[in-house]
Amino acid sequence: MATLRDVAREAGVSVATASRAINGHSNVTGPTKAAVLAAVKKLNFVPHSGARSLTRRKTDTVGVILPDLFGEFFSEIIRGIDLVAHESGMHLLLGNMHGSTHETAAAIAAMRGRVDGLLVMPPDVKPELLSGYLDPALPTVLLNYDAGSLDLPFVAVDNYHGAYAMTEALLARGAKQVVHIAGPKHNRDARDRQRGFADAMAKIAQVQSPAILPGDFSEESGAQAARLLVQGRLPADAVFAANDQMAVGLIAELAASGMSVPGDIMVAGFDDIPLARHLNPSLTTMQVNIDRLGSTAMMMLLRILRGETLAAASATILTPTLVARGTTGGGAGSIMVEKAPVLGARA
Amino acid sequence: MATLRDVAREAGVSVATASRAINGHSNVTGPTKAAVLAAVKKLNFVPHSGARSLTRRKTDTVGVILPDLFGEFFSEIIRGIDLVAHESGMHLLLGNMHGSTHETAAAIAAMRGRVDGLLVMPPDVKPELLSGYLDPALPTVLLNYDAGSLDLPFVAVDNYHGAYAMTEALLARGAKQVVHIAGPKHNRDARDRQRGFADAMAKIAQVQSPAILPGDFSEESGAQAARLLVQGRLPADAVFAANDQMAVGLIAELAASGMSVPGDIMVAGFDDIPLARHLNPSLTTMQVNIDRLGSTAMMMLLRILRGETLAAASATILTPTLVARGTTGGGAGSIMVEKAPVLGARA
DNA sequence: GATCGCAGGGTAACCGGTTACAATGGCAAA
DNA sequence: TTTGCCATTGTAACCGGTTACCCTGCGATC
Repeated sequence: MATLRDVAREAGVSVATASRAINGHSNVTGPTKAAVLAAVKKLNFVPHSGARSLTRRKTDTVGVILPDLFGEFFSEIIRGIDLVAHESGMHLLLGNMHGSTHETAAAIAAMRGRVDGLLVMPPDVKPELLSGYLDPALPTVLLNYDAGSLDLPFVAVDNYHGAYAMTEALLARGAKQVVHIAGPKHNRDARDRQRGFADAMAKIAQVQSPAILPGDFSEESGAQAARLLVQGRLPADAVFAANDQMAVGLIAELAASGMSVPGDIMVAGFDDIPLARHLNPSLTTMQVNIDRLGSTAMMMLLRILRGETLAAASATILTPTLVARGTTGGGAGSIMVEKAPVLGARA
Repeated sequence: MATLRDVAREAGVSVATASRAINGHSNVTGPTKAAVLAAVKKLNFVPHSGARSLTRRKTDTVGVILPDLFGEFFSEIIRGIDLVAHESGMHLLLGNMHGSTHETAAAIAAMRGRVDGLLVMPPDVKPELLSGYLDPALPTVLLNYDAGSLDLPFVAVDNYHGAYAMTEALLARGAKQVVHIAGPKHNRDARDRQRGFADAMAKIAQVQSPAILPGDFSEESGAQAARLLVQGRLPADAVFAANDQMAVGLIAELAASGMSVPGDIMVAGFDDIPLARHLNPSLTTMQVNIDRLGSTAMMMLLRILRGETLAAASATILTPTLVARGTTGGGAGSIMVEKAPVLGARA
């Protein structure tokens, strides 16, 4: 492995000159620079990033710390981040807080000294716990999380207004009795969606205590809700599930019980997972541009790293958009073949 | 940011002793070690990884270079890798070869000096091109790719036998005229699947030139194939698509044309994407344990890094398993609610 | 012709760890 | 009491870049 000394010797110059030539400083003559670059190519020299980060006090790397994520949510976030990072010559160091608080602390600590900044998506644990682990000297942007009392910039999805809009749309479609299937109680997204639903019901339909069934974002909890509805204990002509997964489970169970969607009952979800458009009937849902969550956060971090004094606790709120499909009567009964993202190089 | 010198001063010892205490060397007395660790905690000291990698000549980081990937394939691979890496205290540096050969070279070069080893999943470009960019001194494991002439260890999916088995199953179900929808011509997975199909047809059904329609792994190309079939130009009672995406497009188009699946025609795919089990009828396909692709490769790399002289060009072949569902008459006509992975913390 | 200014380039001191080698001191053996 | 050995600890030289500072030599100026 060639070092800068090797390159300097090969080019017949000093290490200082070699370093300057390589980094494009102005005080090097054309011929000298050419000789150095020739030596670089000849020796296949690549600067040792560790040594470099020692003196320059930066690593050109940002740490990305995510909770346990599955499916496309994970890949889309990374894609969004990578897109921006790549343009700026930044590298991504991946860290996973495997649920536990202890792991979170470890993941953050492990990043110290390796990265110039951090993108952190906190799990559902009490978020204030994070403040103890985060290094105030390390620029950090929070993902999908309202920093609240923490004085940090963040990017989040406007779950509240998304849920409000969806509820409003269901009512506009003529629904009289809308039931909400909630997500996990400790989940911030879930709580915001529930609030949006409840407020819309109160303001628009003058219903002060709308029906809310418990759920945990799993298909099974959607199916359970369906069983309650089928038993007729709860009159409903529309169901707004806090996420698409539950809507999927709900619809399957309703179909198994002979109920027609949207004929007997309308259904709506949240997230617009890829499966949503392929259901039969296709699922009305709120679309969240997940990759933008990542790219926006990365852009904010870059601005901070460049020294722009991004107002502390500045935030970007991404608004989800409503996609009306079959389960609210908006689409055809057959499988809809909308334009779906191709799977790429992968078979 | 505290340095080792600070810690040493705080604990009243030399930097050597501090370093030894922190790294758990044996030749440090209990009290001394305790004093150092107390100082570490007090100063919130975290060793600078750059400085460390300078002397230790290792970074505890592995580079992961993937092509442009979408959806769960990407996340499952990373999940598999992370699982193993995490156990061994390794970090993951992400790199994306955005398609072009130039980007690939850049991605690999950027990793030099930052990582102890490399996991590379080559895109569809001529794989031998890689050999010029890879550093022979850097342990490298190839993902989902038969190293062929390159003398590198790799992990791959047995596409050939998977396709062979699927074709065999279709024939066993009574199909007489099986049509294959191929993937991109330059794609290795696609070619292997096509070979498996052709060989099975030749050996089992004594059909020497089975019908093969062109495709590119996209839904649309599946739909196009369906149109050809509906026009009746090509008699067929079963279709084996080279991937699930195409099968999805195919089924949608067949349904739109009033053809019944599996009544009029059976359909099978490959990959077992999450959508497969939710189709109506659900899709028969070959299941590939994508996360195992990642974890296996990472384990191989770790063994190499530990100095085990893994036989050069050693390989692990992962065998996909057949999942019989509705589109080959194996399941019910309604949406099947199999156990699907929960979306995790994500809404 | 002597002085000055400045551009090009060299020397060496860093950055923050690790570790070879040297030094110290305590205790047992002679 | 002296010597020797071993366990601990300290000193300083690295690892491979970057850059402050100094030196050289040139043409321009007086």
